[in-house]
Amino acid sequence: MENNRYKDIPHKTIERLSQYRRALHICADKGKTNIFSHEIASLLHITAVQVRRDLMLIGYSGSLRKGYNINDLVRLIGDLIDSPEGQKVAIFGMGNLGRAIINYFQGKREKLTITAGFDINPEKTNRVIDGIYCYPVEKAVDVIHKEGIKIGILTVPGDQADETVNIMVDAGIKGILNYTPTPVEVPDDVYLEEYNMISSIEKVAFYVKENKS
Amino acid sequence: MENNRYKDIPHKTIERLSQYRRALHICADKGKTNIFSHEIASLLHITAVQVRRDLMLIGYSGSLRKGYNINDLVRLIGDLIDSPEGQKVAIFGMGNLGRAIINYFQGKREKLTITAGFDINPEKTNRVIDGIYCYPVEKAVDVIHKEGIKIGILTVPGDQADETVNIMVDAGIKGILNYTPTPVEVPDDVYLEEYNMISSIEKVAFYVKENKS
DNA sequence: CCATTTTTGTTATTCATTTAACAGTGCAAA
DNA sequence: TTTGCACTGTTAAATGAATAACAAAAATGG
Repeated sequence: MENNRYKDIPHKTIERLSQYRRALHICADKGKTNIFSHEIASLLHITAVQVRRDLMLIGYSGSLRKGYNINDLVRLIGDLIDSPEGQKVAIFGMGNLGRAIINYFQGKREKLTITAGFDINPEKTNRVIDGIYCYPVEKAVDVIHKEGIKIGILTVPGDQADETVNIMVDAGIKGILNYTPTPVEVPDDVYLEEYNMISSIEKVAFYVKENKS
Repeated sequence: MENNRYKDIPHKTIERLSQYRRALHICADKGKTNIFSHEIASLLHITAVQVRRDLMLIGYSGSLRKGYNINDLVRLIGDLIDSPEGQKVAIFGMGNLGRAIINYFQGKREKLTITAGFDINPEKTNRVIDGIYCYPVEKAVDVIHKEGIKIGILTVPGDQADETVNIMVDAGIKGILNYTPTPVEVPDDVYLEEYNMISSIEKVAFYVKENKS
């Protein structure tokens, strides 16, 4: 019945596929045409079994003697994780973090483009920052509707997280990546991914401390 | 034999404890003295069972009728995840991302301070940026040794990740948080946490696309 | 032509984490 | 008193993810 045959692929596999693709692009640029599972594994510092298992899940078969064809694999990963018509992304909060993401990301992915930025600071709004036009948040609903943006990245200060998420949801955003230290809530039909940078630092600090003893 | 009684606490619990503490601080500032597991849960948008289970793991008992004492709990979490003598952190790469982390983080944690920044860009080095002194990377080994820095955050461009990690490890860094799109390798005695922002965005995009159909 | 090597694809197992189930406790109201 | 309620703390089950184990295939070298 369901035609979304990929629903049961583990979240972690999806993340790794994105990383495989990046590594494969680099290999292809070097003129490589084929690659073994253990080569991919060593690029990402994971195990070859995990690579093969991930590729099994997406139904790609390599050649027994030559490994995987890089171009085919890149294409297949694209078929799986990209949307053929492309997807637009908006950044909420054009501070350092928002701009860092723009610089890391923009232009690297054919099917995923950062299309708009939003901020409340009048010094930032109504002009282009790092190649992205920055609107005042009041325009968010309009712009997001008109552009058909479905993905939003939240990089505002923690105390503005909740109100900004409400705006995003109202405007029709269906996937949010929250980099704010404040956990937020969204309706069931909105996919939410939270990443708390402060917790990550504290976690590293904890394991450093523990190893020492 | 082992006196590190906390070695078997799940990684995910450590992350949440850091988040509990943040939420508890906010509650304490509002004058609250006690809190129930379901209140903490709703602040973080998780379940009350999970909160109770985490607190059980660190051996804290609340009162049946009044819930948990906020001050006691904050103190206990601190005893667990903080290092009593404090820990110093260095940022490698003082671009937008490095500065975003400084601004999110600095001054928020008593026992964890960002002490130095490093960069290769001469326009950034040998001066204070966002309150942190930025050294040229050549000075890294010296400074890290002298300051006793054990934790490093990697925010350089992807193509400089490997060489920078080597410098960090040589200098004596024992915990690395890698925000670069490039996976890196470290010796066994160095704790490594990788976070790939690009994968996260692609993951959100994937689940948005899938939900649509 | 057969044994050896190398690699893939898949199933089984183990490990980690979350969720569920429920016993125990103390207060409050009848 | 005692019944009900709203909690906590803990054990048990379910889910999710990584790792291990191994069969099958194809090239290579004797």
